[in-house]
Amino acid sequence: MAGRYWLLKSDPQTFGLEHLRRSSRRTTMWDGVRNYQARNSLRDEMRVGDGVLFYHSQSAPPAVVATARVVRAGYPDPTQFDPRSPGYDPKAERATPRWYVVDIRLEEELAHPVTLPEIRRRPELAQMALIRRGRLSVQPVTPAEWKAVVKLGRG
DNA sequence: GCCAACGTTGGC
DNA sequence: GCCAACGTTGGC
Repeated sequence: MAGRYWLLKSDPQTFGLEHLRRSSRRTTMWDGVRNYQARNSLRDEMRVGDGVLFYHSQSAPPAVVATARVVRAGYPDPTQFDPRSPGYDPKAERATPRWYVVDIRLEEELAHPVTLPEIRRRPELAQMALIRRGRLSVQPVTPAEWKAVVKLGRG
């Protein structure tokens, strides 16, 4: 089956492209997601090899800045069990983890970040979950949307 | 910093 | 199960 595509949002002040670039093997554990719909995607749907659009939220302007690859499929988010972590969830049990992560590896930094205003403006992108669904930090992307965003980003 | 949209919590 | 109160996300 063909790989699927996703968009992952991140506030660059917390973890942005620069952090990902500097990470060992340019790979990071995508932790801290605390929304059930996003959790379900991480746990049940994302597969090794899936494409990821890396999106900077809370920036001016918000934009897709890079592509990445899923290199490890869903596994329990260790931060939910760590009382010292901001991701700590006292209701999470090890036998029945509540929150999940995947690992992603940076693939291509886009020469021309694809901004939110541009995505809104393009008819072929205006139906993206990013526009329609508002806040959701892990969301599906169609193959056509992926292709169009990457093409714009390469300039 | 403001605030709209949305998700979660908890009283009933 | 409903829904008001509350907290968070995220664009501007």
